[in-house]
Amino acid sequence: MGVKEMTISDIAKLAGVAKSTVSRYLNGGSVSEETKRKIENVIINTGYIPNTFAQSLKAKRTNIIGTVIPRLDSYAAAKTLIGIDEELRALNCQMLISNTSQDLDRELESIYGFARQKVAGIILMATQITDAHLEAFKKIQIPVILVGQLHHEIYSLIHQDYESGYEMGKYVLLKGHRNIAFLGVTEKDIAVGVRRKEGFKKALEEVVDCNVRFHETSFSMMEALKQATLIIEKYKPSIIVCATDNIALGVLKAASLKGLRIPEDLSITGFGGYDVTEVIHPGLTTIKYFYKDAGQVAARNIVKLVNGEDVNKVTHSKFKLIERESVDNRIVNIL
Amino acid sequence: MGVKEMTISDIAKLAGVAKSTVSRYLNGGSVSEETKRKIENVIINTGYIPNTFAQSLKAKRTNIIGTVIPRLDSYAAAKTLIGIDEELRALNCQMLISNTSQDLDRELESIYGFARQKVAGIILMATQITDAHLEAFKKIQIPVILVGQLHHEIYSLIHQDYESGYEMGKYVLLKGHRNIAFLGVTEKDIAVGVRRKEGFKKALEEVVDCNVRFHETSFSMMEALKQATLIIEKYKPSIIVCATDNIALGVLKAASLKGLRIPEDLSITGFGGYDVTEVIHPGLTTIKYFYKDAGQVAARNIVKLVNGEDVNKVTHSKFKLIERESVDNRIVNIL
DNA sequence: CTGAAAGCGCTTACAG
DNA sequence: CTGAAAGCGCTTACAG
Repeated sequence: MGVKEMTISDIAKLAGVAKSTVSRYLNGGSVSEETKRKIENVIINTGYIPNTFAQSLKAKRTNIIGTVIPRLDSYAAAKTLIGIDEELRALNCQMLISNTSQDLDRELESIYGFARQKVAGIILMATQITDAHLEAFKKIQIPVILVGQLHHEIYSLIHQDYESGYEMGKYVLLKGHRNIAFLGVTEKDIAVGVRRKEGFKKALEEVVDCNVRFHETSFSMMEALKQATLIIEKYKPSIIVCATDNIALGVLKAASLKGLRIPEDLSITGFGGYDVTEVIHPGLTTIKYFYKDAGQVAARNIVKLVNGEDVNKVTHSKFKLIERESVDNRIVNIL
Repeated sequence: MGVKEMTISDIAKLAGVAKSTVSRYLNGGSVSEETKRKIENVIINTGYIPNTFAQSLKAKRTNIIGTVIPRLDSYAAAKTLIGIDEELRALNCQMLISNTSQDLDRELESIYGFARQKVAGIILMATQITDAHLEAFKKIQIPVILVGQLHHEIYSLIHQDYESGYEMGKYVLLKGHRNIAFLGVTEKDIAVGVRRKEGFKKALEEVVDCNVRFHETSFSMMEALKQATLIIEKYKPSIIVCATDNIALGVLKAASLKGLRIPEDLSITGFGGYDVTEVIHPGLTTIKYFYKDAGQVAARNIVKLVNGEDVNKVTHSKFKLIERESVDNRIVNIL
């Protein structure tokens, strides 16, 4: 009804008790049945809502977990966020999201901002960890968990980039491909740019007479489309292995525009396991990461850390190769 | 440094001034150059960060805008959120996100939760507005803006669903299609389920001898895939007009699985303008809504409302038909 | 320009 | 079970 905000004093007065009694009622302290009823009534009638700021000011601690993400419109980020949100809700914590639009400075700002808001813990979906990050973590004195990247000084939740890269390499070889292009991303991104590639490379080393070229592009579909066009024209690989599904989507388009049949004329694979890879035609063979699971684990871990419990320094999230129609079996063709 | 949290009193003591002077320094009040320097020094050395709760407790008002969204992993939601976030940041406000996973109860909870946190305003991406919503809005006494749905009692930012539906209808007719299937969603969703369909229907009414059937599905790709398979088998339409791009993606897959060529054997259109519709092959003809713009406008409007400024009860966001390769021109074929 | 004091709305020992 | 009082960290008139 409140033209005016109700305070705990108002409630106390209306119920004919002391403020402390109302507070006790609110926080589940011991209150007699009769008092309880009186207070309850007043609260319902007034629609009283306690002031969170005053509460937190006293309690000296919030149940808010801050999450810093590089982008809002990425499949990986969205799914991870969903996992975090779900788990945090179950654990009775709140999630605060800060989107940095892939701007490193804003990432730092967000971290300090969260500290100012006295969040209990921070989950960071980082692409790179700089010295400035390390300094920030030290300064704020708040538990932090990294998702998607590894750093020995910080708690991390990582995807098995190396291992999945290796598995993809093995798979591609098994299918008989020997003229291979790998379309990756900047090495500044250790997980995607380095580990994923290194795992793949490792698998290929185990075979002779295999021709592989490594190219670099950005995370954008359009850029991948352009790059792929060049690669196809110049090197005519039998397969382009893409470091993300998004890149694979760009390559797919490039191939279609050139009139190439997939997988007969060109095979393509991705990493990620985005929903859309299943619904396009032909379906994209890719590595599926379990982003939502990862988010849930990250949430559980950060809450443990906040509560002073023990957590492994690094937790691995699983992955799975999903075989669909975008890779040609060259072995069969040879027979 | 702080093993212990610094407070404004500590800073005052260390700088040899009064708390109020420090506060004034912090808030840009008048402080002499010398005092300024002293305080500045102490703050830098201690890494002092003001307590937001105490600040808000006094100020009686936050600069936080709460945003309620039905899902995190939807193109429309993500883009809208990006627009809101960007604009809010520019306006010096903070964005708080609450994801409801398409659960109406959680939508209500979120609204009350935001009220408890004393957000200055709320942006709601709703799918339906119930009486419980209306009651909540009345109770909380906080400015609210609806995005994507219209309600005469509330400020709204809407997409031109009817108009774009109409334009799509005209386009489909122009291309010579006369055996049409429309694959829509529940009418509980007024914008997408009703208005978009009604606009489309209206366009078709203006022509005779046109055969159109309306079907209903969910927002899920997989469900659309199943439905489309049935529709194709039973009615053999020359085109399936889908109420969202997501649905269109499912239909596209269904067609591919049946070996139909697009657009020769079956034409398909969507609504939304998701990035992926451009990169798939053939490209999907669709209506593009400007979600990010809409988010920005919503953000601007909610801030105006918070500041007591005037805002139109309903604001329309624009749209654009994007013609790509998924629609066959039947007129040419006839000739 | 500067400081002492009151107060924001709540919680938490401490008595009773 | 209940209440009076102190205090969380800040801001804001009000004097000076």
